[in-house]
Amino acid sequence: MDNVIHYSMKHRFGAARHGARNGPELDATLAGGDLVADGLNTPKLRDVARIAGVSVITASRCISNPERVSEKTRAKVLKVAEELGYIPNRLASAMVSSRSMAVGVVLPTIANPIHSVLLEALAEVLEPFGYRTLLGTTGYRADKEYDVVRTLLAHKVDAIALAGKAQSAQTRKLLAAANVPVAEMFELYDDPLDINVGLSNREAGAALARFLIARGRHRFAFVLHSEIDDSRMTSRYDGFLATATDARIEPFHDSSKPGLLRESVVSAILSRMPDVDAIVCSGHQAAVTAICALRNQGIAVPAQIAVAGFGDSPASQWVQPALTTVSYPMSDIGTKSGQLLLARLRGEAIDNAQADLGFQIMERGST
Amino acid sequence: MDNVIHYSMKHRFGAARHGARNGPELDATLAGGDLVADGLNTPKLRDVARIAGVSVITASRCISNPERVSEKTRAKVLKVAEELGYIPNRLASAMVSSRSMAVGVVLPTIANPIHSVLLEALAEVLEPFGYRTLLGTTGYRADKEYDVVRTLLAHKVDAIALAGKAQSAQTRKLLAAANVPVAEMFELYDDPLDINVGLSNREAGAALARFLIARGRHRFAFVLHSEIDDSRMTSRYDGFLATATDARIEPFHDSSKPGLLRESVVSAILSRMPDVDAIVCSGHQAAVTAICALRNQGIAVPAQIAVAGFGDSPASQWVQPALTTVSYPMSDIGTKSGQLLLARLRGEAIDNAQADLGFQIMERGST
DNA sequence: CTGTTAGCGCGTTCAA
DNA sequence: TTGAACGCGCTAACAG
Repeated sequence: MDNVIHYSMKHRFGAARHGARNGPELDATLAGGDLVADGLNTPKLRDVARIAGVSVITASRCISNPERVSEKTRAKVLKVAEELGYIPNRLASAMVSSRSMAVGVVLPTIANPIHSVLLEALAEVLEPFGYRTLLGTTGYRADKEYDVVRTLLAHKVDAIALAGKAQSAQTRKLLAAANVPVAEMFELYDDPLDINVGLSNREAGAALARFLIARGRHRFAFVLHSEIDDSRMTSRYDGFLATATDARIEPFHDSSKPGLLRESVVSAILSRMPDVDAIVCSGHQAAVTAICALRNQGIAVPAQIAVAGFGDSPASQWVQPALTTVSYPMSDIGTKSGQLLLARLRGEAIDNAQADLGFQIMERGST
Repeated sequence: MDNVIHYSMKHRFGAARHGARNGPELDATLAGGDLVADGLNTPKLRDVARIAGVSVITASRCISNPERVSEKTRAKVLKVAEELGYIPNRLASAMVSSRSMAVGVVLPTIANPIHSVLLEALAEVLEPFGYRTLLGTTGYRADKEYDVVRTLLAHKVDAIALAGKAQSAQTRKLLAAANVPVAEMFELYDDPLDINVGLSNREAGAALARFLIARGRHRFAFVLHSEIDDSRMTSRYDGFLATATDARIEPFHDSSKPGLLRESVVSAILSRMPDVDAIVCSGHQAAVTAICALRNQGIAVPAQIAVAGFGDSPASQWVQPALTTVSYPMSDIGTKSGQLLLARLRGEAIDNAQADLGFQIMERGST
């Protein structure tokens, strides 16, 4: 148990402030020549144009197509825009140009470092081209997935990237009808909707089975997470099962917060399978917590029981012994997916919409 | 060193597919009575209205203000909308109503669990009220902060929540002019822009100093991160310094990837300060890696050197010995900030725009 | 190189 | 309870 010491300053009282939006209309007459924006309204392009003495469309071009305007007017317009603190309204430009310059990203959760790495890599590729990412999280639930995709489409995203596949038929239909490029990331599928970048979790499961068997293990407890609906998890298990045919494999289901592992599951393993010589966790953080739980029970890792997991993060090296894991190239997956989506968005041909980026087994102390 | 074993399946070749957007216009005549949407164009509200035999505005009301429409027409319109797979265009509705139903969230990074927890809590409060969160990350850089806020404003977010304060005067000016509710989260400030929910990192530093001194430590190495611009970090240091006046405190600067800690910094501490009896890290993950580094060098924690950090996560319990940290109520901060922002968005009065949610010292094995 | 016209899809503001 | 007109802010398409 943690020894907790609680601190809190007294509440400080701040003045209540109101953010009144949409004050009185800007006077639309051409009367005012002032360079200062109206206090309550953000300046529009027409204000910039009026003050700079050009038409609205010319002002627009100075910002979006600078090369199609004379250097002189461009300088003048940009100066006025700067002075007014003009910020283009992306909603308006998206409406008329049918390009929102936003890409929707659907993740189960961002609490898992695997997904945050994926998102950051994807965003890094897209941002230089002016695309923003719009995040939606599903909590591993297929019904929420539908809502999230729908909402993203309502915001007129130009493309959608999903970690995992679009699970429900409903969602797949939505995406097909939406007529936007789609990238399914992380796992490889036989029937991708469009772009598909990742690796075979089934192969990963098989590889880990071979790896452990080669090290003399043959009585496996395989921990799955029962409360999440994740095909990647079951693929790993299937691959493991299909490969370790001569070994004894027992599945155990955890139902704690996704990613972690209840200590009781470890107890269940030890009592139901006293001669277990390896624990394999479908989740990464679950494997880390398994090591801690075994340590707490005084069981030698890996001497008595080996532990391995899928997915890698710095935490693998924090536990003792360090965790052997199947490491996924999440950053590369994000980058590659972003590149393929950009190609689609530019209308370029793609000769290979599916890419296998493989995986690595990081052999560490726990095996 | 890790022993790495690399696997990759052969690339599988998928057919190239094109997502052609904006095909030929929907036939605007009233001729077609078909209930099936045109293959290439997403149905608009006017399509729903036409097929249901009502005006556009009535169709609109069936979706946004169901109670202002007769039950019969509502049922009819909703049925048609469902059949067509109609998805409202949020961009259009945002334009005309000046409410985008989106809240911008500015974080240094989502790789740090502290921030992902904050985001998830915030989103959970806002979503039931129809608000989406639009994420922007700054990488702890003030110049990027300005760009991110500007972009969010360009997307007409209805409110903005920032982890930390708006650092640059430029950004603060932008936010003040934007006339939207703003929440500065995590740290408490004397001059918040508007809503401010968090705790005093200065107090947290002071409390940790008192805590360690009470346990007999008095020669401190305080690790700061030199490549990030984070006032929370320096506040902790200031508070520590101001409290441990009788102790010896030496600052050490790390320049690795934010969050982690280079092993060389630990070596530097040991050589420059051989009698050090406690290492305090401004970052959470840095403290975890410090424990690992000391372990690798065969130094007893906490017997010889104690270690403590700011910010908590499951990883604190994964290292051995478990890490003593100052734990922040990030989830509560997100929840409270969301509630206050909702009040502002509804135009309700707020009698206390600043809230101190305190912190806890989690005493574990490392001290 | 610059301007005019038209309209993106929807909700507000009126009137019926 | 329903509808007509209008405009949100901006850019595509054409004209000058």
